[in-house]
Amino acid sequence: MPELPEVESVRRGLIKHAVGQQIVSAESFGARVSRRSVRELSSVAGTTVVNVARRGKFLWFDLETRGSGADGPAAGDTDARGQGIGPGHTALVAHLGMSGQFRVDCDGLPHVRARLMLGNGSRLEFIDQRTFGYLAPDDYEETDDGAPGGLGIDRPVVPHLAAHIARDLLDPGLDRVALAVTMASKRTAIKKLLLDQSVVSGIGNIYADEALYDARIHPFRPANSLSGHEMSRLLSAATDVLERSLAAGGTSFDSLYVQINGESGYFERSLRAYGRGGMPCSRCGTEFLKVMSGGRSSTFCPQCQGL
DNA sequence: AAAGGGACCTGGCTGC
DNA sequence: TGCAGCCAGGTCCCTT
Repeated sequence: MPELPEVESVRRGLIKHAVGQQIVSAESFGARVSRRSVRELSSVAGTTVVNVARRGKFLWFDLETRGSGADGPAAGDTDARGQGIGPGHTALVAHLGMSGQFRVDCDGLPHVRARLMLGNGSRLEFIDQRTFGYLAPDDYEETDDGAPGGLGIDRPVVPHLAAHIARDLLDPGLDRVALAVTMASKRTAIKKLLLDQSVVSGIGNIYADEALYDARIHPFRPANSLSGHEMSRLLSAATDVLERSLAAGGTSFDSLYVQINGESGYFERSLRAYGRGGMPCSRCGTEFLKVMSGGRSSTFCPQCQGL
């Protein structure tokens, strides 16, 4: 299940493989993969990938449309709404959803939803079993803080589809003090807040449980009940678990998440709370509880993470 | 404003 | 063995 470390691993793979390449052709299979698009996927044909950027779990190809010599539509310059901040640039946004993957030159894989042919002759496919993911040509808008829109882009722009997403804990543009203040002002359960991508992005159910366990904080505590020290400890724990997972290439439970070369991350073996319901806590031996709330599970140690 | 729940989707698993 | 139903996950959207 791709969260920030998994998406960042994919981004790094895509940078190596796709930056500098022209997109010769782009096709989608079924309407669902491009349901969030403002244009047909084929409109990116003729553009060149100048970078691959990310904010939270949102990933996008930064595409140069000018001087590409393509005879296809120059998406960033000609879109119907006359958009395209940053002349000659457009974006191709990818969200991996629950099961999205990018794979290079793989034959016979099931669930191929889209295919990009690159100038170097390789075939980049978007594969998505559960179809929660999408691949969508999109326009840029200016960031409201004037800072670069995400990791891997140096202009203060962000695609519309990612504009409502907060900066993530690994983003150099993140104001951590402001984030802590915002979080401490809410009555919402702290776990729910960690999962709210408009507050802080990139954290999903797995790493939220891990961060709360590491920081010894009960997932259902109201955010405004945390002391300044606890909030700081939690954000540090969350940052740390994201960085450690990224160093391991991400967490992998099954074939649903792999890097673009098909390799799996190995952080799963380092998980200390997620998926351990009914098993003993490694700190105190108390049995982990697994509690459902809002359709999502939370696993925590009732002893170490008291209310 | 915040909270809750449903919808979306598929494959693996459980229980009858 | 076969089948029905549940479950997992991230995001969006609607209702309360």
